[in-house]
Parts: sequence; C-alpha cells; structure tokens
Amino acid sequence: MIIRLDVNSEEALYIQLMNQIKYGVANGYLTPGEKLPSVRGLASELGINMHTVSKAYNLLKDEGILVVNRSKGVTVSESVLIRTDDAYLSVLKKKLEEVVYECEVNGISKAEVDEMLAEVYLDLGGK
Amino acid sequence: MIIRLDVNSEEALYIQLMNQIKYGVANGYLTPGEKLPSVRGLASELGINMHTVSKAYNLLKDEGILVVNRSKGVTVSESVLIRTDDAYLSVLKKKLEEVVYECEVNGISKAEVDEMLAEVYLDLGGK
Amino acid sequence: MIIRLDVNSEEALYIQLMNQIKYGVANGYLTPGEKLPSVRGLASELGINMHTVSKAYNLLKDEGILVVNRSKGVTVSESVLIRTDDAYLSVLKKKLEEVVYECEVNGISKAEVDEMLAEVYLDLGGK
Amino acid sequence: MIIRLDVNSEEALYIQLMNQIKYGVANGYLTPGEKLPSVRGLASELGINMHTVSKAYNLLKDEGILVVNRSKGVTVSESVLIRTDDAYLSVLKKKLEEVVYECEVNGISKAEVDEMLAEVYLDLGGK
DNA sequence: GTGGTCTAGACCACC
DNA sequence: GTGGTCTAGACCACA
Repeated sequence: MIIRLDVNSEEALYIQLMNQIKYGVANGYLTPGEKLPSVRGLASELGINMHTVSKAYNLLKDEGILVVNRSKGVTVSESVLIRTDDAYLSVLKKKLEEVVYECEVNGISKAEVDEMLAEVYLDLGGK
Repeated sequence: MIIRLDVNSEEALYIQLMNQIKYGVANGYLTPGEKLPSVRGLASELGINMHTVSKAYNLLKDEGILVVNRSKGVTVSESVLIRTDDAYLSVLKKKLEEVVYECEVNGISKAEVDEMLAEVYLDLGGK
Repeated sequence: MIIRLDVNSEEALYIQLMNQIKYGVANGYLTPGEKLPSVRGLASELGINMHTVSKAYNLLKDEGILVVNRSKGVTVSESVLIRTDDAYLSVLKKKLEEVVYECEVNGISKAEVDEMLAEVYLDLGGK
Repeated sequence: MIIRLDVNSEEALYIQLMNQIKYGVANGYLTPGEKLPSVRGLASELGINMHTVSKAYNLLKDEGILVVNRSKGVTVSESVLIRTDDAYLSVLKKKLEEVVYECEVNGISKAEVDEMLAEVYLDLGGK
C-alpha cells in the first residue's frame, strides 16, 4: 500500500498517516491480520520521525483498528470490530453534523453536500 | 444577531466567531452594508479578548465579507457573495471523506450514512 | 499538591504521574476546575521532560479527568464525570479480577486481600 | 497440568508462564519434586520460543520454586513454600490502590468495591 | 528486530 | 505564556 504525506499540509503528519491507513483498511488495501511496516521502517520510508509513526499507530490501536505488540510488530486488527451500537452511531452523526454545519455557514446547499458524498463513495471504489 | 461561542470547544475562538458571522451573512441575519459592533464592544460583550475579535474581523475582511474602515467601523461588504471556491470545497470534501472512512471501517453502509445525513438536515430544520 | 516520582521505579514516569494526579483528585487535593501547573512548568519542577508531563496530561484528558486547552492550560474536569454505567463497571471489575488472580497465583488468601483493601481505604483518609 | 497463554495479552509471555506454573504449585496441580517438561518440549507444545520458556524456568529457579538440574531436568523444588515477602505484598497493594483510585474518581463507593470483590471470588469458585 | 520510554530542543498556533 | 507537533538520538524489555 502506498502512503503519501504532504508536509506542507496544515494537517498534522500523524493525522494524515492515520487517515491513509484508515483509507487502506476501508478499501481493502490493508486486510485484517496484515502486518504493517515497523514503526522505524515506515518512518524512514516516509522520511519522518519514528515518534510520529508511533503516535499514529497507537491512536489507531486505541480506535481498535490496529493491534500493537511490543515484540511482534503492528497488524491490522483481525476483528476491525464493527461498532454499530447506538452510542457510536451518535458519535458519527455528530461528526456529520459538524461538516454539515460548516457547509451551511458557507452557503453550500444540501444538494451540493449530497453530490460531494456521492463523489466520495465513487472515489472509494463503488463498494 | 446573537453570537454564541464555546470556550471549551476545540475550535479556536476566532474561527468560531468567523463562522458565526459568515452564517449570519449567508442567512440574512446580517445584511450588506450593515454595521457590526466595534472590536472592543464585541469583545467585551462576548467576554473574550479584543485581539480575538480583531483577528476574526480582519480575516473576514481578507475574504471580502467585511469592510474595515478607520472612521466608519466595520460593516458587511456591499458586494458579499459568500460562495466557496473549489479549493475550499475540496477541504470540505476531505472532511466528508474522513467521516465516510470511519463509517466504512465500522461497517456502516452508504445507505445508513445517507439516512444519518437526512436526519442531520431534519434536525437543522428546527432551528 | 505535592508530587513525587521515583525514577528508579519500574513504572513509567508518565504512569506514576497519572496515578499521583488521580490520587489527588480522589482525595480532594485537586478540586474540579482547579488549574494544574503548565506542561513545561511541572516538567521543570519535577526535573523531567515536557513530553512526559504532556503524555500524562493527555491520557488523563482521554479518561475525562483533565481538560486540556491549548491556550488556557490544563484544569481538573468540572464534571469528573461519574461513570457508573454497567459497561464501565465491568471494566473495573476486570481490573479487580487481575489483581485477585495475581494474589491467587501467589497463595494470598481472600482474607489477606480484604485486609489490604481495608488498608488502602484507610490510607485514603477514611473518606 | 494445562497451561494456556494469550499471545495477544499485554503481559509478557514469560510472565504468564511463570504465573501459570506458580498457580499450579500453589494449588497442588504441580507437586514438590514433580518433573516439568523440558524447555524445548514445553516450548514446542505451547508454540512459543525456547528462550521464553527458559527465561520463565530460570526466574522461577531464582525464586526457589523450581530446581534446574543439568541431568535430571527441571523439577518443582522439594521445599517450595510459595509465600510472598512484604516487598511483593506492597506491589500488590499498589495495584489494588490503583483500582481503588479509579473507583474513587468515578464515584464508586467502598461498598460497591467490596461487592465487586465478592463477585470476583464467587466467579473464581466456579473454576 | 520489535515497540516503549525518555530526553533535548525547535517551531507553531492561539490568546 | 499556553499546549501541539516534529525531529534526533538514546536506552530498555521482549522474542
């Protein structure tokens, strides 16, 4: 899986990295159980610091997406556990709300949001 | 127009302030040419620092939404056209993408996202 | 509130720090809303690195015990939210189980555990 | 005696192994003088590295629980007396303290902790 | 070789 | 002055 970071982005490197990995998991580029590069390996490959990679890996571990083992390395969680309980759904809804709110503030209509959403799913590969 | 800031929000105060003003302009609560409170006046009204208000006003001036005039104070631009350029749209799309990734990772289907989105707009209707 | 770290302990410094702060909150040495020393201030006071303090503060933020604000500093959460839902209770029970298991493994009887527990509450100040 | 290791546990494998053996000795599943499997045999049986078993055996030897003899292999010490010294008791007490702190922070009373503890021992009775 | 922890020191955004 | 992020480089425990 190819990972590209934009050092000029306003987004923190570890956030970008987290998103890329999430994207990979969502699209099947990374499969449950698959081993990821070592913290130091990926860091040197991306030309960034070990701690930055470590931070991203650990946050994804907290989110239940990765499994981190001190001596065996980092893998995609076998059970990228499907969290569809109501509490979690409401968290996601809140995130959606934030985006919608920002669209409203800028005069972007629901139709345009729908269109963007459709594009996102299209980019995602139609699945 | 009523402005509400959340000091505990992760969002910087000046960003919140900018959004509230943009929202007011986009929805007609603030009309072109309308005079806004002075930097000091608004700051004291909101209980925040003068610099924070000033920063928001100036950034909105840069965006062409406000006009700052030494003697006349701050007014809404006569020629506001809150419309987001493509660059900004892509920022929003990226935010949408993040939410979608998270849904995918957790096995939440596009249909469910559509439903959530509809609900968000429904809730918004009650404002 | 006095904080003492043991650099020779096997326990990581940031864990020790977290526990001391938790202890402070549990015993009223730190009250809801109270401001804590700045990341750098506490670090220099304790003679440790800024990042170590930052890590402890942030983990406590994740646990809902502290509130971290980029420009206003760190405070004890106003609502050190009482989490007594069943899901959370079962987490605590699991932690208790681990301790009990270790006692069993070493031939320490329930009576002795009860005694230790009583002592802990006694040390805590009887409240 | 059946030994079960959890490779995904945060606890190091050799620690888990030590605890299982101690548990066996403390509860009579392993009797003084009884011969244990060879390092290589147990390692292959458990599917773990030989070094890991060796480390556990040697640490238990240091604790006086096992006897390692070049020609006779590894046996349970004839004079085992699994009894924890005060230093170790204070380690356990510290662990108990941590759980208690967390309960306090979350408004869980001593009575509730006592109740949980009783439940833990009840669950344990079913082993 | 794997991740975890800690230090030292830099630059940034926000107020 | 506040915390956040990133880098560079060191030592440790575990397998």
